[in-house]
Amino acid sequence: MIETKDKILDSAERLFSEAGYAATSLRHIIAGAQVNLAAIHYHFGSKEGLLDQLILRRVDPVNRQRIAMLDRFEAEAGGAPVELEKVLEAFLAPATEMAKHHPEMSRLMGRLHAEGQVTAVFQRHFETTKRRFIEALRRALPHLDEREFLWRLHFVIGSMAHTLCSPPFAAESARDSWQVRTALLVAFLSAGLRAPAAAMKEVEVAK
Amino acid sequence: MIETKDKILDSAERLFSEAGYAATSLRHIIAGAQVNLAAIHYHFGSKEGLLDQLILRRVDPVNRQRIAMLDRFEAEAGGAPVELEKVLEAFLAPATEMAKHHPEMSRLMGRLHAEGQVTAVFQRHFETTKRRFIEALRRALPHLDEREFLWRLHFVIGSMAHTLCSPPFAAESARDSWQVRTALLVAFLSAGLRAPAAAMKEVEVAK
DNA sequence: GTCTATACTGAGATAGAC
DNA sequence: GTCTATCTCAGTATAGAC
Repeated sequence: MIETKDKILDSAERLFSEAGYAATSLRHIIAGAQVNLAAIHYHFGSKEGLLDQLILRRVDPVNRQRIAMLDRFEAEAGGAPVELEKVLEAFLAPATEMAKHHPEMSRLMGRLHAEGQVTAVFQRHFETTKRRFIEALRRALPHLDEREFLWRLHFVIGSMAHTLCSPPFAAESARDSWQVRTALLVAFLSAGLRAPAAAMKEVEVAK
Repeated sequence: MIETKDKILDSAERLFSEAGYAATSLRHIIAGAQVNLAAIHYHFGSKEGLLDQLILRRVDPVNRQRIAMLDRFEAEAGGAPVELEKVLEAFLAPATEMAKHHPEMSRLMGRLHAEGQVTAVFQRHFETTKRRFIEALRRALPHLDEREFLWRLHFVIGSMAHTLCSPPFAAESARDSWQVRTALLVAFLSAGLRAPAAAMKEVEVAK
């Protein structure tokens, strides 16, 4: 049956998001999907292959929206650099939109990120998005030299991943909507990115 | 023998940092330590108990240094709030110092963070440090209401964890010393934290 | 092409002898 | 304290039924 594949995906998505990737056995998944154990390996090759397709069907639409939004902003700017806040919003808004409509998937992404199961598949399908947004940010931040720019990018990624994937620091923050979170994050990140270059001439190499 | 425990800890630290927590079996560890499999369960109770003590012997000294440094800054300020940059430095400097002298441990912390194996033991031994630094930051940032303050804290934690635990975004950044990374991170975070309050009156609740 | 039944290897954990 | 033997359960591989 063609629906065997979907039954497996649905069961896996639910169980992974509830208990985490490592803690969910393939035998749990087949019990929920009412299929045979070997069907997973037939359709997906391995547990990791199953996870791969699970992530893909949620992440790909988000990345397409991100690029479409950036395309639109760049068209509006007509050759000039897109404003920093808009670049950040183009990256964050599609993700928060997904988080709003698929909260269980947001939880899953958080768990996967926490379990380090996300990097491999991300590397494979994130390249275009990554390149486009780095270019846009670079144009929006001409006051930084390349070294400082790359580090600030690193800092930004940390904040974004933590905000999109981890439960809020304080319990009361959980009541704030994704729109609010995004607005507060954009305010924070844009101020950090716009800060004057630290301009350290030091070229010391880590021992 | 009393040294059985240490042999296990040393072997585990090396293997965990090389291959990760999940990918390292207890049988790998005992092969490296030249001890019996059951000795791990006798001394540590479980694989997670072993990890717990492994983290502890590295994290506790860092947290003690952090608090000592904050104590010193607060004494110098004599009742006034400690300057934001100094609070951030008191938190980051001991960790980067550890990273400088125990790069393999830094790699291990990164792997553990990526594998989500770090939260449980951290919750248990991080309380005092957390409380002290939140208080100091709150006093350094009187312009933020509680809600925005908590979110910015969340953003800061994401950047810090990512910077301390993940390999740099760009290959060439790996050559920058821990002092440079810390200075750049402090500049970025303090600018973000000092940004005017976004002051959103919206009280929408996430659906 | 799809799916099932079953077996294989290696994991963490444990009981009890020494 | 330490070690042997064993248990249960994981992910994986394969042979063969439809």
